[in-house]
Amino acid sequence: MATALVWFKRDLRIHDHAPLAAAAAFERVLAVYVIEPAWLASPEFDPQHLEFALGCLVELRAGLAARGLPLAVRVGEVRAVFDELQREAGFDHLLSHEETGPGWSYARDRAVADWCRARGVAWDEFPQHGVVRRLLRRTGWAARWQQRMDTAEHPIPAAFRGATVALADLPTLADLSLAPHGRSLQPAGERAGLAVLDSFLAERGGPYRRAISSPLTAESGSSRLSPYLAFGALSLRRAHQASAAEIRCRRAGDAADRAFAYGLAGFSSRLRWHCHFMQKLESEPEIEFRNFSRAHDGLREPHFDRARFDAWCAGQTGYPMVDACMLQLRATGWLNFRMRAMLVSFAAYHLWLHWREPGLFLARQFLDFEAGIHWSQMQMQSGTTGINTLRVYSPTKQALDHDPEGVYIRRWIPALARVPLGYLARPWTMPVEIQRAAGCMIGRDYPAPVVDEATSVKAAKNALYGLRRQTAAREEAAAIVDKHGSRKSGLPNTTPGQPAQRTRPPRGVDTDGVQRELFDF
DNA sequence: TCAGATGTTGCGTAA
DNA sequence: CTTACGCAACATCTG
Repeated sequence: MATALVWFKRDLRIHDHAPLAAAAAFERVLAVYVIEPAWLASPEFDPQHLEFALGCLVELRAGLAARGLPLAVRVGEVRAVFDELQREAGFDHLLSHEETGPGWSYARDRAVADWCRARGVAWDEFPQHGVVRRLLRRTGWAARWQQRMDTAEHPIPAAFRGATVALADLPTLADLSLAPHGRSLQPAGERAGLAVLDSFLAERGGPYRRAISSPLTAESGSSRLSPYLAFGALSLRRAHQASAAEIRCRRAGDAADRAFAYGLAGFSSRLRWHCHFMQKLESEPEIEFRNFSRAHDGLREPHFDRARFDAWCAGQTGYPMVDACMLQLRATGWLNFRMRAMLVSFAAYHLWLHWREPGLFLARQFLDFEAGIHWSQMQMQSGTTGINTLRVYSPTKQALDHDPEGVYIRRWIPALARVPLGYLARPWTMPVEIQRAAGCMIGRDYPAPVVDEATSVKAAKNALYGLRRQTAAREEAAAIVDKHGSRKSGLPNTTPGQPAQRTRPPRGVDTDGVQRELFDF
């Protein structure tokens, strides 16, 4: 008798779920979600992640039960849990989505593959999102993404012949000896995800392009779908197709509708970037640990300054915009994209910290942590891809541009509540009398800046651009040797090489003549 | 009233 | 979708 186990991972939904749709064809079906000790122990894990997952699981379990499918939620190493389930119900097929996750999940998947081979279980993995497994070249990737996203959703089976398995209550954080995380999170679950999508497409999405920049307007003006996409409570295809449909509809409308469609189109293109970055980790899993550009190895590592790192984590750098952003993130598990980039830029350039530890810290703070996006972004914003231009954010400029009234800074840093607006971006420039009048003595009520903005940025740029010049020179030298070396094989090269030709491709076009897109590297 | 000085804005580009 | 700078075009001020 053919029995399938549907293994839920980062796909906590019923709609557009390939393994679930495939399971409908089996004579008996069971389903499981495994709370893995390796996840809980991983350095990017935070209890908020489990809380959100549990919230999704409550709803998922009810929805599956209504279709006759029991969802077991077990704590343990995956292979041990599978052994249990084999004893309890027996299964010969394992159905799951492909996962592009951190190293521990990659290692676990390989262990599961071994387990399946040893037990004679057939493991069918289905792609999720637009990430392509065993991709050799990026050529044609965008077209494949588009094609996948435009394919019809997998249908939701009406009923299953569910196997009988023991169903315990879902564990709580306390059951797993996890401390409460103290954040106020977005509501978990598939229904919540679909409702957020709906409110964005119907009401909030119009000003998207302008609204995402400021942390004030982004709170409601960005999609807020990231946690649902990260935990799979919302299918990326659903988000893509629903926004495409809304855009088509609004484009046929009046000027206000067309303006709204313009905003939604800005959002829609970002769904592709979501997969674009995940694809990097899928194709090159080492980028979680190592620099994209190995020429950057050792540049920052020996200088890691623990005190600076701690000040950054605590929101105590003395730069109000940086600190306010960190405090919002720590309180809510969310921050808009631009301000995330600013936090990373500050750690990477101003504080000259290697990206790995700040990346782990941020992974724990982001409710929507998605490994592929995360590590690609950490490296890009730190300048270790070696290709894209350095994006060094000025926290004082960002404060002036995106919080001109000081509302955001004062909201998140009570110590600065009475600092006059003119000093809010740079409170250390306040004369002592004004500090006294504002009830904010620098160094006592609010920290003095950990580093000087101008000198630290200059040093960082010098180091990175200096390295690039060297690297470029080395590569050019190597290319010249490669090209001309054979004619002189066996003889020492005594004549100096030609000076390197510096030909610059037209702006926005790389050497292959391919348009370089936003964020591309 | 005007010429020249000074200021503002917007764009292109280098790093 | 970074910042800083230079430049040009245009605006405003001033003697």
